[in-house]
Amino acid sequence: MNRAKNAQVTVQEEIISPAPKSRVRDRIMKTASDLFYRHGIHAVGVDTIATEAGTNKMSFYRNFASKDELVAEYLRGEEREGLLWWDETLAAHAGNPRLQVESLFDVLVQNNCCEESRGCALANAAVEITEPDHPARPVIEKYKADMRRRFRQLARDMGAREADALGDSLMLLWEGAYVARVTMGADGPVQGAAKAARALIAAYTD
Amino acid sequence: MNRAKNAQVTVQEEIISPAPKSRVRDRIMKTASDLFYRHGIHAVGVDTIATEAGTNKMSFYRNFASKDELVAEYLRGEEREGLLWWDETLAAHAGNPRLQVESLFDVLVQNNCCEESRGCALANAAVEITEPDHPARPVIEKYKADMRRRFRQLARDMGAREADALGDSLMLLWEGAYVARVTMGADGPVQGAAKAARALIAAYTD
DNA sequence: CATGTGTGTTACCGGTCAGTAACGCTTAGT
DNA sequence: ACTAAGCGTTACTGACCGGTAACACACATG
Repeated sequence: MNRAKNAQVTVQEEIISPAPKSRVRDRIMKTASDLFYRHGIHAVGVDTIATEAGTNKMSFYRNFASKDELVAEYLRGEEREGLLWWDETLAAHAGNPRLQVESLFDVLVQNNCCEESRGCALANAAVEITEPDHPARPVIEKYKADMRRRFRQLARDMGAREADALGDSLMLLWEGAYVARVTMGADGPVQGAAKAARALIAAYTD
Repeated sequence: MNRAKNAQVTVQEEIISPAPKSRVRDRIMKTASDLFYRHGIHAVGVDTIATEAGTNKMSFYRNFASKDELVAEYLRGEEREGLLWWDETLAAHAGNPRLQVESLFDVLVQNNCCEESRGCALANAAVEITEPDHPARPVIEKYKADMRRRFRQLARDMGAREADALGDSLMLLWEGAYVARVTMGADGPVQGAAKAARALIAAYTD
């Protein structure tokens, strides 16, 4: 934000304290994440977020430059959370890439076959946000490119015949499972995502 | 719409003329469909639509009860269009269900790997519209349930081992290809959707 | 000629949107 | 005890939202 200010100015006190940040900010982030995910980004206003977080719009704008920046931060949080359970799942089956991917889809199905799920926050944001210069856009692009890269790498680790093709196919299935949760409900085709992944993997390895 | 009105009332003049409808209405529909698809539903206001269609807001509300109704009608149009090229593709390979599905995915890839594509209008609407009583919701649900049913039937026609599982897997892939176009671009994993479908089909038939 | 329908135009309504100014209070650090 | 930061509160701006009232005009039909 103010990173590009005059370098000659003394900025000592700013960089010394890592800023414990305010509790209000955390409450706003938590509330906003919940509302954005449940109702969509365009459907939720900053006033609603602030009030729901037990504060007001003024305190909101003391902590966030704009709503768009809050959205970007929300998606960064979702990315962090997604990578977390991804890495956890991988760690549980280290050295067995095939089982790693299968577990990934098992957890995906498990996470999405509940009433609260509304698919992938990043993908939903990609659908909602059409402005090419929105600060959330690079967050989404980076996350999705990362996911694709990871699937391809896992396919290579599996020793698949056409690793990139398998990786991309799994990526399609991954995205499809999320959006199918939104379009056809928790008891729809999502339920079969893990089985489909296994069939796809088998087709490229056995 | 007014199908359930009192049967004793004379409705002769209504059912006699099939209504040539106005040209303004068509222009609005076409403009709205284009804007909704490109920029999203929430991002486009009725004033913009009317002006862009060469008319004004007043004429808009003479032809549509509300914006929500326009959205529902827009999605009904997209559904009609989707079923059209679906049926065309099936007709081109009648009697060969496997080739029918493969062609379906070929056309899907072809349609989505261009600059103008922004995925499935119905699926995008499902992500954007969270109100459970929105008039567009039943349109989306019906369309997606129909697609799922069709894929399952095609899998049965193929003589697949677990037809419903294959049908649902193809549905996941279908949805995934659309959303992957939005999240990762035209040159991303979408390109491999047809190949993935073939692998999936082979896994359940060969 | 008369009537009705479709359309354009202007002005308006109440509400909500993102974002800001100004002031006062409390609390923590010194 | 003083200061400064964090926070709450109220009131406001200008723009936009979906939707409507009232009036004027063109035209096609009887």
